[in-house]
This record gives sequence, C-alpha cells and structure tokens, in this order.
Amino acid sequence: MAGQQRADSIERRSGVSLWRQIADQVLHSIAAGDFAENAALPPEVALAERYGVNRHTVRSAIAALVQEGVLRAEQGRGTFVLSRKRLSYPIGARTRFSTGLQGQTSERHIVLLASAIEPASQRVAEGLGLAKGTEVIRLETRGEADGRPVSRAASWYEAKRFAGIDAVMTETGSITASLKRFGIDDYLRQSTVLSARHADATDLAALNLQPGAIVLVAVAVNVTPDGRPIQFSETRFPAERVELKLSAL
Amino acid sequence: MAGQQRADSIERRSGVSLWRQIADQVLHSIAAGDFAENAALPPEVALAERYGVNRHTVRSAIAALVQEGVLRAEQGRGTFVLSRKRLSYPIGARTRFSTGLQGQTSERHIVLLASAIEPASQRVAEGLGLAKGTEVIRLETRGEADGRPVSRAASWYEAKRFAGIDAVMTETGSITASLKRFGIDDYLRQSTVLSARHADATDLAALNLQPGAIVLVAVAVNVTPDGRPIQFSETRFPAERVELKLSAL
DNA sequence: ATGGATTTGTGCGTATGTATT
DNA sequence: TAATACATACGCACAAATCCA
Repeated sequence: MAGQQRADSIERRSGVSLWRQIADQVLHSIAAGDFAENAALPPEVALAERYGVNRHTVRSAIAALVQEGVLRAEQGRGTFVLSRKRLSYPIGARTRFSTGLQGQTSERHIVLLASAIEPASQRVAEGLGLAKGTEVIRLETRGEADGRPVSRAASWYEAKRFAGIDAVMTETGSITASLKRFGIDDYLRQSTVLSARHADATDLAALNLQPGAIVLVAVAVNVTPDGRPIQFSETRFPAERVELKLSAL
Repeated sequence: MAGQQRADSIERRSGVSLWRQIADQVLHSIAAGDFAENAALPPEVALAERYGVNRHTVRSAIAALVQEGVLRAEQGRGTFVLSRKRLSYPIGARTRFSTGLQGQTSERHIVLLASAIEPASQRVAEGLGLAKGTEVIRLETRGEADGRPVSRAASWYEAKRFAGIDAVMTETGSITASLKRFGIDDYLRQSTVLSARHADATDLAALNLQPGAIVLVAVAVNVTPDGRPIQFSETRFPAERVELKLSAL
C-alpha cells in the first residue's frame, strides 16, 4: 500500500509478553512484504529502538522466530528471513485438492487421520438434508503439500449410502476417487461459508502450528449435479500458509 | 460438532500469560456456540479445574473479558455472556454492501474515512491494468451495521476517469451510487483472494477491535460487464463479527 | 594485514509481572 | 492476604564474528 507509515505499536500489561508481540509484528511485516525473502532484518538495536524496548526483548522475539523456522540469525552478519510464499488455494464449484495446487508445489497428498460413525448433529443433518441423529460417517483428513500441512478437514457422509468409504479413502488417498467408487462421478460446491479464528489445540497439533496461529474455516455442502447433498465438510486452512482464491462457483 | 471432546489446552512459557490464554479460549467457546447467549458460564472453580489452573488465574481472565465487554459478572449469581451473533456477509459476482445484509440488521451505512490521489503501487496497477505509477484515487471506507464497524475497505480507481469520486462518495454514501455518476451501471467481481491475519494497529483503531483480533482480508478486482477493470479493493472484516458466505460468482 | 565499525552472542544484577500455595 | 517461585523486561558491559576502508 502506498504512503503507509509505520503503525506498529506494542502494548504493555496486555497479557501478551512484549517479545511475543514483537515476534508477531515481525511476522506481519514479513507477510506484508516489508522484507524481501532472504533479506536482512534491521539490526537488533534498531528494532529495539523502533518498538521502544530493550535489545534483550527483541532478542527473545528473534529467538522464538528462529525456533519456529521463520528467521536465521548469523553472528556478525545479521538476521535473515526464511519464510516462504503462501499457497493460493482455489475455491470454486469444482475445486479438487490435487488439481488446484498444480504448479505451486511438487508434491501433495491427503492422509486420513481418523474416521468414525456417529449420529448427525444439527448442522450436519441440515447440510446433508437428513433427519438429526441419522448415522453418518465422519472422515478427518489432512492435506499436505511439499511435506507441510496445508489443510485439515472433517467431512460427513450418510453412513448407509457410503458404508466403508473410510477404507476406500485409505486405499485411494483421494476424496474424488473414493466417491467414484460409490457412483459419484461429479459433484459441485453448493454453499460455502468462510470465517477465521484462532487455531484450537487440535488444529495446532494436526497442522503443526504455533499457539496464537490463525485458521481460515470453510464450511461447505457438496452436491451431485442434480442437487442431492452428498458431503458436508468443515476445512481449516492455516492462514499463514494458505490464501483462498475464489473462482467461478 | 457431535462427539467432540474438550481439547482446550493451556501452554506455559509461550509468551502469552495463562489468564490471556483462558480468556481467548472462553471467547472461542462462545464463538463456537458452547454457551447460549445470555447464558451463565461455568463457575470459576469449574473453569479452574477444566483448564488446570488456579481460580485466581480464571478470575483474571474473566476480569479481562468483563473489561472488554464480552462478559458480565454478578456477585452471587454467576458470569454471563453478552456477545452477539456474527453477520453473514455475502460474497458473489454482484455483492453490494447494503443489499447483502438485508434482514440481518436494521441499519447499515458506509462512511468515507479518507481519500487521496497517489501513484499506483505494483499490485494496484496490476489489478487495474494500468502502468505502475499512474495516478489513482484511494478511498478508505468503513462499513457499519447497527452502529458496529463490520468492514474496512481501501479501494483504488483510475484518477483520470474517476476524478472527484471522493466528493460523490461523501454525498451518496454508496460505492454503487457513486459509480453510477461515472456511467457505471453494473460491475462484476472478477477475482477475489481471501486470507486472514491479525489486525494491525490501523485495523484496531478503525474497527474498534482488541489487540490480537483477527481480520479476514478480501482483495478483489471489480470490472464492467465487458471486462474493463474499474476498481481494485482490499477489504478487512473483523472475524469475530463477520463470516463470508460465498454465492454464485 | 590492520583497525574500526557493525552486528549478534553472552553474562549478570535488578525490578516487575504472573501463578501457585 | 501473604509468601514463594518463576517468567519477563531492563540496563550495562563485553566477547565473537563479519565487513570494509
């Protein structure tokens, strides 16, 4: 953004330590493109002065980011940015995990983390057009690209119609391929609601995130071309690694 | 979500004090609908046990949320939730601020916060199909619904073609109406990229948020029906107050 | 090769904030 | 409310690595 002056501000007694706030500011600056990749950060004394804190405090922030794999510090030379670009994840009527990321990553796949049969909750039942309490299968999956987790999804299917989809999913490693086994050759995104929130403890573990990380949440209903709901899903994307690109719905 | 066990976990030495973490967890629980509106929170001793901390620590968390206007504590009765539901903001080919929120709010309008003429930055120039450095007008606006800020947008227009749009905007209070004055009867969303991040200092001020709040960021290019770019925009939505509902693009 | 400037790394004493008992 | 332990933040000083004139 042109003509934007520095608006960093550090707040004391906020419940968040100064070093953590500074670390977050630095992450934000990197994301905003203030530092080119592999470029040097301003020296510790400069950062300390900019944020109005002691150099030790800045050092704590840098140490945390080094630990998180964002920065690399070299004695006598400086501190350097290691971070990578965000993946651009397409969201459209026919988005499929593997096809959408072509060209951005060399390797991508989905792992099945868990599955269970359970009675449909209110919102799952509504999404799938079933009565509340109808048995549904829940699949918990994680999408990875170049070895990094980029999505975590819970998806629900009517248990009667898709019995054994968990085993098929393990075998094929693809939702699209699994649905084909059940006679679903094509499906469309009927509705999608997006929100964002802090990652909860399960997100942190499944997506390998640091406390305080943000997840984008997409709740979607997928239907067959003739409009029958087949899947209700809630997908969480780590906001620091993924952006969502809307295409024709 | 059915059958979901409690997964809250508190981390020590993370740079975020325990009371702040617990406050965030409570916010999260409220957002997830664990407590009905105006319902009582579990008593302090129960919360202390759930999170594995001392009751003093829980009290600090509650005090902070009372301070932030999220909870109300009454001696001898309990602690109660004050927060409201999130607005569902439609994102589609023809989304307009005022029309999309009908039925959810009784009052809504846009305020022009600032405007400026400036040379187009790289990304603005790309979005509008102009040469970098071409003069553009930037409008900074805030959307409000029922007196609460629900969006903050920066939008750019070619200065030559839309000279004086800032004054028109002040007069009409509507982007759509302002563009009509310049002969634009219809426009479409050509591309949209969504991401999420922590609110920066300017977001906190403009949207009246607490430090650590999350904003959903939508970067969009709007075009005339024949495909000419007329507007490049970056809109920030406070994630705690707004969700985005995708409709046909 | 030398010296000075710059930058990160380390040590220590003190004060304050946080959390438990 | 008080005592205790630990984390956070500061100030000062100096060491070690790097860079450049």
